[in-house]
Amino acid sequence: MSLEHAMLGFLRYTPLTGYDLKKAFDVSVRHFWPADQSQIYRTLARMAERGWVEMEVIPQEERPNRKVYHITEAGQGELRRWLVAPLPPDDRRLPWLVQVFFSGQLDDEEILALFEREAEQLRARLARYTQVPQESAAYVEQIGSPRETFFWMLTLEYGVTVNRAALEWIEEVIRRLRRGEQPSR
Amino acid sequence: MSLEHAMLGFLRYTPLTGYDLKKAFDVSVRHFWPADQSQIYRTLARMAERGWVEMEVIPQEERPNRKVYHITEAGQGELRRWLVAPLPPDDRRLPWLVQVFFSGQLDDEEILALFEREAEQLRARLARYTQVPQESAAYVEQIGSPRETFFWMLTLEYGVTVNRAALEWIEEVIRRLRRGEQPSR
DNA sequence: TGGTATTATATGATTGATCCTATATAGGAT
DNA sequence: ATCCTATATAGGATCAATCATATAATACCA
Repeated sequence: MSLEHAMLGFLRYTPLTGYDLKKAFDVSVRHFWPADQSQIYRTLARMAERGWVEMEVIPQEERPNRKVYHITEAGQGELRRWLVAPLPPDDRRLPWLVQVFFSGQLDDEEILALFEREAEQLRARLARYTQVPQESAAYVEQIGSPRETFFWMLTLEYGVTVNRAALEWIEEVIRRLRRGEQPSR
Repeated sequence: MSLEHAMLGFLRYTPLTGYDLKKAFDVSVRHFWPADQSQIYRTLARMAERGWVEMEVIPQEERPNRKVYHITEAGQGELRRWLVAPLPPDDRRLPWLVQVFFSGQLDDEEILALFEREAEQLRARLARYTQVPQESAAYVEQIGSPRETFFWMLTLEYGVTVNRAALEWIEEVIRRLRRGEQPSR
């Protein structure tokens, strides 16, 4: 499971609390692996049981105590193992393609709207991606590793490349639909 | 949820049993919406409760009875509603990008292997896609609607376009890594 | 004779994820 | 005076999906 391993990945840089981890996710991997707060805490507990992380309570007086987790030897081993392991073939569920698949039942205008909506989504996503560098700048600086940063930026490049290709295809399909390429009902 | 709506989509063409539905999924939408057999049966029961489908038992002597489901008016309404409804923004979990994100911790050769593995996966997927038309030919003929077929083929085009773009990007990254573009540890 | 595939449905257990809510304090904004 | 945000953790309920397993008869192949 990638959540656990992404968490190990962050903990390898420095010990963190559940709260810190949530913030790290939200300025970085959230675009391809969002993490729910409650799930992070539950997963930390499970990882501690397995001996991948260890917890240290830092008492605070004005806030709930901080539970700082640090990665163990076993955790580092598990992270490495997973990073070099082949993944099970991606299962990509794309509800939008389900809509396209059955859209022959709709009117031509409704179909056009379906594609235009998706094009809008993709444009919005691409626009968000352009802001990622600013959003994560503080974190990038904090880690301060050009090598890490290089690979972080590759994930962004991937997102831009793939989503742009999807958008261009959709725009082309919209032109084809306008030309009336689809057989009528 | 797309499973329900994909099932309604198939039932709109013709009444089917759970077993038939599984086969329909496996020659068509499985590439972007795989369906587990046991989930199909459970979901059919739920849909019947909601009045989206109705069941008719066809007794058989040599096999378990067939439970043929047909779509109701309510089911057709629900399908239409969903087809024209905006979807919640895609949440795409890409474990492979999690690997890339943290791959700075690996050696250069290990990283290269990571990308080459993914390139292989994509090539395999693209090769599978070229066989989809043959696999689904029987089903296409059975439904016999050029309009439906047009949109079915669009989902395939999408898969080819997007995966090809991903593959080309990865191949380019491999060349960059070979040139030593990544900062060293 | 044994093994596998096909037709057909179904339940139990578990997992990963989401949503909602709760607790507690402090500071800043309206 | 009230509301929102930030810090910090955590449990309950629910959902979609997966895996394993069960039943039952037939047919085909080695």
